[in-house]
Amino acid sequence: MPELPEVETVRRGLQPSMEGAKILKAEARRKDLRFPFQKDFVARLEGQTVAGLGRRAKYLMADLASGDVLLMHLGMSGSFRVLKDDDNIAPGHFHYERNQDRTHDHVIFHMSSGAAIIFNDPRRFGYMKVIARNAIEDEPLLKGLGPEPLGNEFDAAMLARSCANKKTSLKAALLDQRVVAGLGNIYVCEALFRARLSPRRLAATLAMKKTGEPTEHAKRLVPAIHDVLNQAIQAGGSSLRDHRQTNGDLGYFQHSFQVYDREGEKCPTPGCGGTVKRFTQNGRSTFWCPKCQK
DNA sequence: CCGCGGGCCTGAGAGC
DNA sequence: TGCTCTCAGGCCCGCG
Repeated sequence: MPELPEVETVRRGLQPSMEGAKILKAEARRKDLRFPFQKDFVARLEGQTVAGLGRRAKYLMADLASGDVLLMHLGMSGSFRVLKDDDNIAPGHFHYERNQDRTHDHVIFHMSSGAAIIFNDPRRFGYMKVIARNAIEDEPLLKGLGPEPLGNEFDAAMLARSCANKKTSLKAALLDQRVVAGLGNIYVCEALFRARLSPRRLAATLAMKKTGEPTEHAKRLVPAIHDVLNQAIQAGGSSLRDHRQTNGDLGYFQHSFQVYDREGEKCPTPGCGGTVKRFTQNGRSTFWCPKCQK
């Protein structure tokens, strides 16, 4: 599911009930998600105050008073729900939301703020891991992540440089978290459309040959990425299947998709007259307008 | 080192 | 109704 805008939406939703609150009880309701939970997973969380909740790429990172950091990844179908009144969901009593299937509620944090924070993930591609903050540089999950697309260091020059020697398509390069960290299939398609760049174009064409300076294309792509991510965050992310804000509301950026999931529709560019097409690149669907994306 | 395809899971929807 | 097939916001791993 979630790309940067969805993860950021979740972070903002969790923040009020997590930051400054203590984890009174942590429940891991099965032995694994994508990976087995660490043996001391629960022990390292219970009793800890959450000093801050941050985000790096598609990871949520809760800073604990102990000096540990809780890393959380939503995979494809992970979501968090905040229930304000913990009384209804005392351990062993799963009647807290009538008529809802709680089969995939895998982790629950009972917070001193009175909130219960529930992680639900049907496909279990998500995962959680507690690491020491002072070892964060060595964490394999985070090592090699490229720049934050909304951060200062991500600009046309940097994008051009990291694409310069790539042998792959621009679409695949933007999905590569080492190039830029946080984009996924939706926002790559949308950003390429907005920049009028073909997903099939070689990534290396974003840099001038020899000098490696950014082309006009690279200069167009960076603001396109900024815009689509910022607008999606504003809209609470995109809800296609699983994504929900932490209060249960849907995100609504899916209504603003120009090409993603719009195969066969008319290209939204005024005067273009093209049709949105779909094809497969590296095993993922690409949506684009061949007429105005070059 | 790099790029690609397979695999990890469940569930929704289409077609028969 | 139900079966089978495809597809889905991600990413690790092993292969060539």
